[in-house]
Amino acid sequence: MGDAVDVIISQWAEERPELEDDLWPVQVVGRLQRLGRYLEREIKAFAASHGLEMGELDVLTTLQRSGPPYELTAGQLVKASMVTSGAITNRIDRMEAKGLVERVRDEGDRRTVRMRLTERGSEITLAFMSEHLANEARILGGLSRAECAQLGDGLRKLLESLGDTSMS
Amino acid sequence: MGDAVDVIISQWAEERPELEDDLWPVQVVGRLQRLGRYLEREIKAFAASHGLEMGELDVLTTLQRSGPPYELTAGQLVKASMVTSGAITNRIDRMEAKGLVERVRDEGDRRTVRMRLTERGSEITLAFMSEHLANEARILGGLSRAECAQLGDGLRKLLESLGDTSMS
DNA sequence: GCTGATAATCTCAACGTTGAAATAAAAACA
DNA sequence: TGTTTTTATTTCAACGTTGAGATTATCAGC
Repeated sequence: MGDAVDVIISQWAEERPELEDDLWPVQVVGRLQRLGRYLEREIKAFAASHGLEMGELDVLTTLQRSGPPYELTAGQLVKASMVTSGAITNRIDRMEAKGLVERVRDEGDRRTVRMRLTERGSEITLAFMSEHLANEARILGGLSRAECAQLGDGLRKLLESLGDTSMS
Repeated sequence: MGDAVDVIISQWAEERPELEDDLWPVQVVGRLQRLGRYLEREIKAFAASHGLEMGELDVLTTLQRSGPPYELTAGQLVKASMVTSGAITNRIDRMEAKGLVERVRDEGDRRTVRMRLTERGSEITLAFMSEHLANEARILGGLSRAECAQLGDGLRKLLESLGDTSMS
């Protein structure tokens, strides 16, 4: 008994008793929203301390983990990052100017553009990644490994039920 | 075995085997980020279908659940909503123009401004709330009530460990 | 009462994203 | 082959938030 969402739920139960039986989704959705904002702030600050923007970090890690030749089309990046195509174009514009990625036009299909991680982009990503993971581990410091695994299972089930497959 | 985050983790393990033992935070943090974005999109669309903006919905529900006299200071709204003071000023400006809230200068301390829910704002909020809860219940449809409770407990523990008390 | 420090809100330019329209290329069909 | 539809990316104005600074009011110590 005691995070902000518990307070929110009891406030509603007090103010509108007729809603009490319908408040149960808030314990999950409300907390997911709060955690989402908290994590965004935290990771944004961590990225900024390394001279990176959150969206850039997103693109860098997506390209790096895709493996050789470290290329993805703009469309693949859109699906992977859950933002619109305009945002991806914008990110790539900035990152190309910084020398982190380069655009490579596809020979077979000249509509598609592949975004390729540069040597420099890869170095920065790998240097960043282990610290990034350590930072995430710190954020989860209040939970045991077993609790993390259990929480992860619950979140996975919810994501799966929402149709969050890898690249649909 | 099968949401997008499972794929991300196995991609990293393949591309950078030396990171494998440090990837465990991703199963929680990665999923929280994806769910956060998913929920944001979903709730934003639902709010828009009722002529409301997400930030406005946030202010309306915060004021309503605070109970009579349905007033909070700008500072209290900042803490409750996890956005900056500029965003709150901006939201209240718009909502005041729409007649959803009204600014009331505090008599005792003339620095503070209370944001009061209008009659119209309250009506809209209450009409919206039960549908909003039904929508959240729909989003959680893939989980049983027991699973929701368990997931909620895990999320609460994480929030508490991050210091997310009601109004600190 | 002054004075300096603290607090609450507002202002505003910069930023990244959205969403719809535009462009351009490929595929499907006649 | 020519035409239509679909697909991939880019463009761009509008939008809400951020973050720092400005403003105004209160408080603490003298």
